[in-house]
Amino acid sequence: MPELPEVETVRLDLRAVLLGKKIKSLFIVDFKNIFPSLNLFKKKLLGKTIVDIERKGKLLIFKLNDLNLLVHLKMTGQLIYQDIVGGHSLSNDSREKAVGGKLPNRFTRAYFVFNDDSTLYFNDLRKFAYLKIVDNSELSTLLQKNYGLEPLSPSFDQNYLLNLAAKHRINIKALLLNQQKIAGLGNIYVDEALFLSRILPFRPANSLKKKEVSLLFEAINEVISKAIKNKGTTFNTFVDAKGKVGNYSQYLKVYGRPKQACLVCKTEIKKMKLAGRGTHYCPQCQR
DNA sequence: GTGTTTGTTATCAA
DNA sequence: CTTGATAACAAACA
Repeated sequence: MPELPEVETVRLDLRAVLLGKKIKSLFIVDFKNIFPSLNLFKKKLLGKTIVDIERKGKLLIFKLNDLNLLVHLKMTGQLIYQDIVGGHSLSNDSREKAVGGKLPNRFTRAYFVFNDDSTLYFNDLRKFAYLKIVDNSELSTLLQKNYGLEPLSPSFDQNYLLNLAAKHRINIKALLLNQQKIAGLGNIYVDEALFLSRILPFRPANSLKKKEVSLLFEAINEVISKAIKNKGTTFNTFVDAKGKVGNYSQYLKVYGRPKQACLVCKTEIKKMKLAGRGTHYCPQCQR
């Protein structure tokens, strides 16, 4: 599940290898979430050069001079770059796993071949991801409308979080997951940040004391920056642009540890459904 | 066959 | 209009 740190990992990896490269050809395999139509998509992209790669929250933005290729990986999307072309024949091996192995594999939905024959594979086990081309004005409208502040940006400060929390009675977890308020947090890092700040995920946001919001702010920054340093968390299918797993999993305190002993107080970690998501917390440490 | 997984949006209720 | 709550989507796996 790529959240901000995972998408940032992919962005940095791809930025190091793709800038200045021209799209020579592209292939779409059994994938519908492409905008505009498949024909227009190809027509607009062929021959274009990757000028830069940006990110907003969990959205990747490939800058191609006058237009932008947006890639949202959703839950199981991957972008994997290879210098050497894999032959472009889809593997029929149904045992091929979503992580590791040869490319393309049975989850490869599209691939881009560049002028030097290097290739970018887009894999997506569950086909939730999307590829979309927009011009600059569409992009700014879309970013304005759907994305709030980046956790590590200067404008995201304690005051912003304090005001935000005070305005909503929704549970704090759901608020943190709202991309229009804060862009980039997902299920894993919200559970982790709430554990670090010792706040129960189902607390109404406006019930948090100033001190708690302050701790939460610090926890968000710590979790996100440390996860970026570790190239993200691989729980199921996430890999970086080189096909490698992330290393943050070893630091997870509550996510994926239901019924196990809390690493701080040995109390059993609880799991519940909140905001429609699996939610992990320590009933002793978090209040 | 069933439940579980989550990012995002649509939809509905208040 | 705003806010919040929930279902739906998709596909694979245990």
